[in-house]
Amino acid sequence: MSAPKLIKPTESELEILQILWTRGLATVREVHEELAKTKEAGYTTTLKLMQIMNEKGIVKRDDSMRTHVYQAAVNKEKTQKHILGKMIDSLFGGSPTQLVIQALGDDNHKASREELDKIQQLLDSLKK
Amino acid sequence: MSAPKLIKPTESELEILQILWTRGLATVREVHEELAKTKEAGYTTTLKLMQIMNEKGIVKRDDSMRTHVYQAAVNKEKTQKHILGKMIDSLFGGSPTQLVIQALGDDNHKASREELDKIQQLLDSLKK
DNA sequence: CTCGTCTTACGAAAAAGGTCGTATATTCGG
DNA sequence: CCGAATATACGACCTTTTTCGTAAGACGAG
Repeated sequence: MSAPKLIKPTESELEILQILWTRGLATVREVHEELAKTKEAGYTTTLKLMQIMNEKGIVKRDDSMRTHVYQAAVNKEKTQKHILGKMIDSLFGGSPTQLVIQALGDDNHKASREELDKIQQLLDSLKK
Repeated sequence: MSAPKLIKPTESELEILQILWTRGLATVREVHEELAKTKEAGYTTTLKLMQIMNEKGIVKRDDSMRTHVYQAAVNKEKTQKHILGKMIDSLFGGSPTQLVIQALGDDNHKASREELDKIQQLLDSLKK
């Protein structure tokens, strides 16, 4: 098996993954520009981070060109679930419900009507 | 205002907070015993951790006795929300709905019927 | 070709988190 | 009063994460 190892990306790595998940393919420069919108950091810092992620197997890269092209090597949903699971255990005593309640009650991230409906659907299917 | 500083407890600190939130008051020994059930670590390690948390203001302690008595100094729900908010931004592109969906779909933490009903209630009230 | 620009590679160091050994003080049983 | 047990304080150390400075190679304009 190619061992889809359970990886625990760090905060910084998560920021980069986020960008890669959205864009699919990206160069270090592109990731860095995107990152720079929110954060203050040198170019080589981003580079190094991505090099390390490559060594860890969190991202893949095509280095056949002078300018390497990166992409995420870990599945988005799997990673989200994995981290969420940890959080449920460490912060919500193992109860996903508590987490859901807190999340829905977050005033800084209001859920729209459509989103509520989407959750309703999921809820209905779970109830059966 | 008493400045409810935005604190970001570490993993280990969260484990300890979890215990303090449940017990209310606890000594280092008690926390350590509880921790030992899951984890392998020396007593002084736990002690040190709690001392640091005290310095950071994450916990309070009564040291009028030889054996100090600790309690959480940060609100449970606030802390949960704060961390969740960060996660929503960093991992779910700002959409709490995505987080909720992933959480409810977590096979390792099945929600019971009652819990689903509870979520339903919350959902109903949000819909209005 | 030559110079500035861009890119990767590397190494070092700062920062953060966690782990313990050891010292010292207090308490208590005998 | 003495010694074992138990508590806190403190400091050292190790690992992981993050940040950069610097070097060296490739490219393109002129």
